[in-house]
Amino acid sequence: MESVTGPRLASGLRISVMRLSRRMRQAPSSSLSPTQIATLATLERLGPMTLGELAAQERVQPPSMTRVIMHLDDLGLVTRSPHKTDGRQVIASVTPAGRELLESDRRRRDEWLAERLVELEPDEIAVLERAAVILDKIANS
Amino acid sequence: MESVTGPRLASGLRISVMRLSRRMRQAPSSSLSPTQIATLATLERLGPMTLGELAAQERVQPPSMTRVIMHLDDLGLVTRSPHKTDGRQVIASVTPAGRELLESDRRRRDEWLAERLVELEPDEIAVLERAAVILDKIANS
DNA sequence: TATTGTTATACTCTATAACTATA
DNA sequence: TATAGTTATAGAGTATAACAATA
Repeated sequence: MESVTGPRLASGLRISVMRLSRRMRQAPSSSLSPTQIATLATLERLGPMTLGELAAQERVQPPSMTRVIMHLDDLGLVTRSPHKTDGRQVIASVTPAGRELLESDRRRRDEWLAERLVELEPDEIAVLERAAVILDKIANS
Repeated sequence: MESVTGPRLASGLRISVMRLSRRMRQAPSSSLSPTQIATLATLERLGPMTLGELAAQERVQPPSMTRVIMHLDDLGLVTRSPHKTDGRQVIASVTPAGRELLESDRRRRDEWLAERLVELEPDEIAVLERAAVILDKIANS
């Protein structure tokens, strides 16, 4: 059984999750790109770090991170400061404005999804309540 | 209840879905872009349809779908055929090569997820089976 | 010499606007 | 006139290669 059910579910679930995530990313939010938002969120979550570390975290190449940070800096969402001992390195940090943007962005995305959830039947809600926990378990495994 | 449960589920579900999708995107796959793969999968799942219908399904603009289908056609993964009664419309269909690619692609990309699914209890699998359908419904709403 | 980050350049993906063919 | 699809063109995002500054 597992040899049949496992792969089929994996395929269907993967497509559904990817499709929904694509849709949620399209939902009205800030005007930042996924990488820009993710970079900002990573900086908030893990604290100030060098551009090289950030690039590795977000799995983009260094030149791409240079541009992302340049853009976020232009918008006042991050600051760039020199490394204390190594003059080659640059440390990026989230500004208060950056934190505010992250917060309001999260609020808006939640609203978009919440609007759709109220259209569902109670038993569908129950399924998603349980699914959210399971998906999280999978993502963290 | 709904006024509390709705938003909480929205937030939890959004985070879980986005986190899982980020993990899955890092898995190795074919050289097709997300939209190209999704389009091919949609054609296989729903059967032959016009480019306009496909564009609506994948939520891209018609010119983008024209290019996606042109590319898939060049690769021999889909065919384009004239509509029986309406000379303006074009019907796209998956070729056997397209099905093969989907199959091998899924096999590779689903490995990561499938490995984690077999760790789950049968009732958790059942929840995800249902959740996949509901997530899809939300994504298409 | 090696490393960190930047600049120059090109490619992919997607969009809007203008166009062609058909209804 | 309206609709389906295509072509022309532009913009965003990311990559590789070459370069500058520092270790």
